[in-house]
Amino acid sequence: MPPASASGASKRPRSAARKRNAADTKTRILDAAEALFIEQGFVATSLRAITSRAGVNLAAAHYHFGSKEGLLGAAFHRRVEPLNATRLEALDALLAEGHPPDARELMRAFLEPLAGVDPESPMPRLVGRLFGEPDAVARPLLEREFSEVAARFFAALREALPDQSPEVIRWRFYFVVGAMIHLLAFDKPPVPLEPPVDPADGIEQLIDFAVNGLDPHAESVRDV
Amino acid sequence: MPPASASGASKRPRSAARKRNAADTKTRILDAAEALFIEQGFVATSLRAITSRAGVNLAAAHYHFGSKEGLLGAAFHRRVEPLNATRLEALDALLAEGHPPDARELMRAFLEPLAGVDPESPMPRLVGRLFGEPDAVARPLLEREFSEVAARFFAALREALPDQSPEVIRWRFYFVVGAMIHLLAFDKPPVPLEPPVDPADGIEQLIDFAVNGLDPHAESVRDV
DNA sequence: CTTTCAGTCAAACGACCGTTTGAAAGTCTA
DNA sequence: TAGACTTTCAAACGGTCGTTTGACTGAAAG
Repeated sequence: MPPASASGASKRPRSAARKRNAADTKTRILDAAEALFIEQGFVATSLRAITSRAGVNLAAAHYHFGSKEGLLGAAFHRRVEPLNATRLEALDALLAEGHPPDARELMRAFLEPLAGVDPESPMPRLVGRLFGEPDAVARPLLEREFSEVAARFFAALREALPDQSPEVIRWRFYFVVGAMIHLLAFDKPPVPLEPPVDPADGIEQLIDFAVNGLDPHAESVRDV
Repeated sequence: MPPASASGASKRPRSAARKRNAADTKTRILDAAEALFIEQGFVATSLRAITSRAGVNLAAAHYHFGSKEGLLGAAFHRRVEPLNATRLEALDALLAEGHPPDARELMRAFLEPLAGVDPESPMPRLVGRLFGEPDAVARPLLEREFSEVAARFFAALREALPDQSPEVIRWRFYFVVGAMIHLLAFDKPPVPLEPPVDPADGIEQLIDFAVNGLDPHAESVRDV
């Protein structure tokens, strides 16, 4: 009987030597799946391509992850959990300062973790990719992984922008997310020709753009 | 011998009665393909589902469009061509006024055609959907259909915002496109919970957001 | 009427899909 | 060593895929 979809973190640590091979198999499958999902998308990627690239047997994917969707969920969760943790950590640090949060600091807490330490990290592109998948595939995952973080940042934005109506803040936060996804999903975006590609630079540009869009009359924009 | 991918507009008008049925078949295939591409995406939609919904034979899709990709190109082009025409018309009208264009008017010319006359039109969602498809499918189409319009609006934005560097304008226009795509692709976007859904309202909100993000110190924002 | 040909149709092509099976191999416990 | 597991493996399951074929239809052209 296969473990199918386990929580992943709290497995009984009965043995170390035995599990190492199995854990290695799981990791290799996740790595291959992630790379191919980013390159081709979820629907267009076959389990055979994944297991072939990982150098493991086809059935191992089902044994460890239960199904192709389970594999996507695991690959996505592996990258999103640290991202969410970093974001919420930064948000909590801002809120702990006592005074109402600043919109620019909020956007920095929300967007800067995407720049990441490793510019080769596939995490941002995996996140961006998922937003383009068919609704039946992507919707439950996005809801599960992001709803809490989105709700907390939205609440903080309402505090930071007391002069804006909640509806306007909701719209504009929604647009920021759209711009973010667009930045993450494309290496060489097709619409503006010859676009810049340095992801860290893009995040900085996006923070400026987001703050301007959210609160155009904050005169501190250029002085901070 | 099938016509495969014809230009569509300049066919020899030898007969009217005979072609009417063929044109009707093509339209029905395009309508069904469009609806299913929007619902499920390109890769996840089969030609059998399309022709079944259209009530035509499976082979008719290949006869009229050459391949599944050819069908996507035709369905996309059918919606994008009027959109591009409307956008360029509005842009030309602005440029014909003699003075340098205003950023808000440019964004209105660029975004307002998406609100459309018919709120039931599937065009915006088809455009939004294509941005999420795997690169090999979407990239050539987006390049072909949008590069000219993007270049012309970018050039006009440079005139409208002489104080901003071309790089910054390019980034911000890129973010506006991302927010636009995000708005078009989702009925009920998953990230900000309980989002507003009226598309016409969304476009107006997006224009405000875009103008703020592009040029935060334009004091005319609230007075126009 | 006969020819011509764009268009439609049922049927099949080979390939690939996600998933399942049952046996074999490996690893720890007693 | 014997037994009880977890993990791997080759092989196959039933289906669906995009595409092609060749016969057939019916209106225009001679």
